[in-house]
Amino acid sequence: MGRSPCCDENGLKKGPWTLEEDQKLVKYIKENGHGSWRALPKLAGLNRCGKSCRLRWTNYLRPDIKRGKFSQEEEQTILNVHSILGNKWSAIASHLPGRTDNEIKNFWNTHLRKKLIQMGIDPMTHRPRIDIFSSLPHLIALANLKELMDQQQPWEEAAQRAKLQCLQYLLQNPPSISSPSNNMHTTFTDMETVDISNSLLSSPPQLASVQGLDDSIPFSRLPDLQIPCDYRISSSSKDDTAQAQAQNHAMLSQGENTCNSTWLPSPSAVPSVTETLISNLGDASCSSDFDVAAPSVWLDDHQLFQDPLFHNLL
DNA sequence: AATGCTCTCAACCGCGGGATA
DNA sequence: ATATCCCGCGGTTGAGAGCAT
Repeated sequence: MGRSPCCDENGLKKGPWTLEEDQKLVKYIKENGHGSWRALPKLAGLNRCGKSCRLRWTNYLRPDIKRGKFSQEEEQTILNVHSILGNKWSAIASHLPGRTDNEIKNFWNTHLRKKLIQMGIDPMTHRPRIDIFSSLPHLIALANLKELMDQQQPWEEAAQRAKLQCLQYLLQNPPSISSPSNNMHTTFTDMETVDISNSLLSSPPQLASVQGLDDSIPFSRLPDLQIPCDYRISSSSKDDTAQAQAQNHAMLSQGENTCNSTWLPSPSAVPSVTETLISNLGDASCSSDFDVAAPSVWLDDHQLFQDPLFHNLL
């Protein structure tokens, strides 16, 4: 494969453009079009390589470039398209007239990416993260919950309701699971998670005192638990990300908003919780291998409460 | 006021791929 | 079929602005 000679080898200028250079470039392109970028610098009287000229024009001097802050709509468009395409900046830019791929890339890296991380969302997969830091608030809530449970009085129907809501919370807010490569955190986190999760399954919680639990959801709606069998949340490799994005794409095309899905923690990390739930909540075929796109599981109230195994779970 | 740190974003770099000789 | 040219893309860098101490 041939390669264009590097600017350095020809003694061409690099670095920031001067006003004079900008004017020369704009004048030439307005009069002649850019034509061959390789030939342009010489014709325009610029001591730059064609690549540098092209970049300067497309990212800065082009007359149709829209400058200024990104609007809410633009931000939303970037998020939506990125969740489908990933870091395909030029493709994303085609959805935002007047914005360049470089500008969008910068905006993503400096603003949106951080914003998603702060929200506990993996910026590559657009799914909830399950590393220790993003899930810390949930762990703390669960730890408080366990403490409260130790003081619990004998419980009846109300307690059952509370427990169901707690399970719902667990399912919607997966406990922290670090990646295998992050061994320093993995041991403590997983053990702690299993411990807390198991506790929840063996004694009733007192939800009124626990922050973060959604008490507004009626007890009867609990069976609306949706359980996609994709356990990988944060990506540890490029392939993971690509596959998750492909899956996101597929789900989006089916009209599903993956960000609102309910995710289970990895069965290998929290076996007692997930295995019990899976075995009790129907025929979901679960796998730690996320390329298995199993159908979601929907159970109605009757089905759930007729199931003696689910009562055992309580 | 001086210094150090963080953030932003224009610009560069290396690579892949299509077109062409 | 192969080599070369050229373009465009995504990742990365670094200068400078802004902010904190």
